[in-house]
Amino acid sequence: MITKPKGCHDIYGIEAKKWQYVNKLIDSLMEKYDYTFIRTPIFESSEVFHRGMGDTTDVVTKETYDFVDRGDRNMTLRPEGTAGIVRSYIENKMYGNMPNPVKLYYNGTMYRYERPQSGRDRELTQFGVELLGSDDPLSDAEVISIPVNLYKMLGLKEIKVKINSLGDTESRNNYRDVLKKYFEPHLSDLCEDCQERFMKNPLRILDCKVDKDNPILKNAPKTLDYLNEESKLRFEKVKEYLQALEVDYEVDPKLVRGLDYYNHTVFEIEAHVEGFGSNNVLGAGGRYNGLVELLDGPVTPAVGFACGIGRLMMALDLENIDLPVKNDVEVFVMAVSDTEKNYAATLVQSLRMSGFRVEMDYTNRGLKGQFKQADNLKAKYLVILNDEDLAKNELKVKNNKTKEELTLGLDYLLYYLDEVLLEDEPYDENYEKECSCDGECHHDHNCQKHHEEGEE
RNA sequence: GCGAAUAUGGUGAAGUGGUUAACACGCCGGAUUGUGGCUCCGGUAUGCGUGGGUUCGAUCCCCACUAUUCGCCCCA
Repeated sequence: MITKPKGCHDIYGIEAKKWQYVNKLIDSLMEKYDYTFIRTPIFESSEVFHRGMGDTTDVVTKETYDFVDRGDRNMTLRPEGTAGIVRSYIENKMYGNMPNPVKLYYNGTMYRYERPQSGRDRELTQFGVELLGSDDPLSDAEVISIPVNLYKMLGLKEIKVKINSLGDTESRNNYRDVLKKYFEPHLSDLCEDCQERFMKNPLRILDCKVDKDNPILKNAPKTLDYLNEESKLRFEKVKEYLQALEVDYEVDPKLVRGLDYYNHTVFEIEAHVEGFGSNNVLGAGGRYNGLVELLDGPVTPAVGFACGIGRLMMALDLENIDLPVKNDVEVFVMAVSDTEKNYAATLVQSLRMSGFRVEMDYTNRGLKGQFKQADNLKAKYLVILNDEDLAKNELKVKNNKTKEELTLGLDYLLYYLDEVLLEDEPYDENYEKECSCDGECHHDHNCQKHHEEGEE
């Protein structure tokens, strides 16, 4: 059997409906924030990511899907969204031909060659936002508020927003030196990974899991103490705006992000539901003034974030949030004989064109089988055709909940359904007709009699 | 890149070195000659991830591989 590539997933059925629901919500939310959707290629010249994300980051050095195309060009499947969008911003001269600031959002798949585990796939879907052309602290705060509001709208409760500031390039470099000097004499007391980090990215030592209780770490100098006045002021402003936007946050001086391009504001939103794996960052981002320049564009301040949809779905699942996805059918048309089926085909089509969600049988089931199928599909109304009725230009409609059935003239069906399905109430799964046993049966349906008696 | 666990039908799973691999759910059909959801009956794996080995004989023992899951690293 051919299997899917490692770390990838097939999303289908009810799961797919949930994804679609979330995607629609994202689209409508972004419309309100006046961000426009941008779709960039799923692969780019490798250079885009090498220059954009930094040659030393793990993501670029050992986690990309690289290939040489038939024209001998070095290509890379995008491991994240920002670099490609900045490339597009520059190439399309958006700084000149779109209203400033340029507000873009994306929602697509990213690729990282990693060992899969809970919350980490090789193909992942990220929704993210880039706001280019504003250095206003309000833009930082607003960008942070977007995923927070999305999560709120979906009903997530167990989330935590952490923010920090790395300061401008000057502050960041200054801090980096201070940190190196501080750690150097203690190097042998740190874990192996930290010794590695000391060379490559000393800031990351701060959020080491192994050494997190090590006093050396606890007493390490804090980013915030090394911000210059301007950066400090800026951070204060961001916090004020966050309060104005009613975003609950906590300042985490140890928060540093992995990608090279961040400066000033950085943030992470963590899931804190019981059962979430160790990769519990739902979304993260920050300011990346300087990246546009780095990719040969004009000096342009920018902020953005990205959040993993897969992780979001995990969080929704663990918080037992039921998304209001339509998982039912409004009308199931039943037909057995050839003439019935023929009429059904026409009828089903016209009902669909009128806007109803309609199903019928395609496997030559008997009437009984069709009733069963209608239940499986959670049909709200059943249209039952039979040759006798059809001869009189009539058909039967049955409310699958109350079991009331009536005979209608063929021409009246549409009006009837229009009337009756006006309120789009979802199929009630818990509704079951009272069964004829005397409370003694062991049926696993939710017999109403049993409910009333307080039984299972 | 490193470490650990797991691998039986559509699903959840039991199980044994040796005749027909439990059970439950699901699905299909029948009892009910076209109005069901209960009940009853019947059907549903050329066979226990793949390839080797041990053995008279392996799904069950050994090895390798692969896949999945979880953790480290890293990251959303």
